[in-house]
Amino acid sequence: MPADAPPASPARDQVFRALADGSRRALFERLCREGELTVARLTDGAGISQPAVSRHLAVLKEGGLVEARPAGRATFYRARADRLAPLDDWTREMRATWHARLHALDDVLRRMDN
Amino acid sequence: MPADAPPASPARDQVFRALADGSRRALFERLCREGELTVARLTDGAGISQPAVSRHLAVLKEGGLVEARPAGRATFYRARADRLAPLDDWTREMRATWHARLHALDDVLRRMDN
DNA sequence: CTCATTCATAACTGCGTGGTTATGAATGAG
DNA sequence: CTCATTCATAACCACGCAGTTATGAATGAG
Repeated sequence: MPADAPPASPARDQVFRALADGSRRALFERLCREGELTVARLTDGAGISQPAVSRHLAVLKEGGLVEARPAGRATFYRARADRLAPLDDWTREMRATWHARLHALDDVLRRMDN
Repeated sequence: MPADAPPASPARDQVFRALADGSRRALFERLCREGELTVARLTDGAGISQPAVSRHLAVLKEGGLVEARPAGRATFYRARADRLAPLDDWTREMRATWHARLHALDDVLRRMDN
């Protein structure tokens, strides 16, 4: 019998969704590499407008992947790479069940009768 | 100086995109747990129409996360959980640079002058 | 006080995409 | 041979979303 399916947590959904976009991943990468950066600084490197950057950062923040630190008229953003855990957990679980299945007996039996 | 940004491989893009959708992840999960399944079988469990399932499987296949094995009028799909590697690689790299940054001296200096 | 800078939000646009139904090709069953 | 099943594809629709420009609030500089 197959194990229960995982609850499909909304937290995981948000993380996957946040990282689905390349521009968002690029922003996250820069924050991981260069530490805290203001929106203006991030906008310089990215090839998109400042409002686009702001909205991407908002999505990342909703996913918990980024934190904002307002300082005067500037706002510094920093990455929270530790919040990538849901992603790791999911892949680990997928690989685990998949690998278990590869060695399972009934899988062999299932293959035998096409 | 910051390390070079990764090349943003299209392969990684496809994997992230494929897993961005919840229905797609659910299909992949079932294939990991239950092994090879036909489209009809997959359609039963999912809450969506058969064409929708077929197209999701096509996206997963483009990302290399799934393989098709035609058998008569049926087509069996199986997961390739090992193809989740690009995802792991990326998260590992992000965490690595992020963690390195947390311990870097100039990060501390940067924080000192807001 | 005045002006420039920084950022977020609103309003809009175009496109990608996830869903549907309809259809047809391929194939096994009877 | 005929009919049912399985699947993929086409055509269509609605919505979400990534991008833009415009705008305004907040704040530091002079």
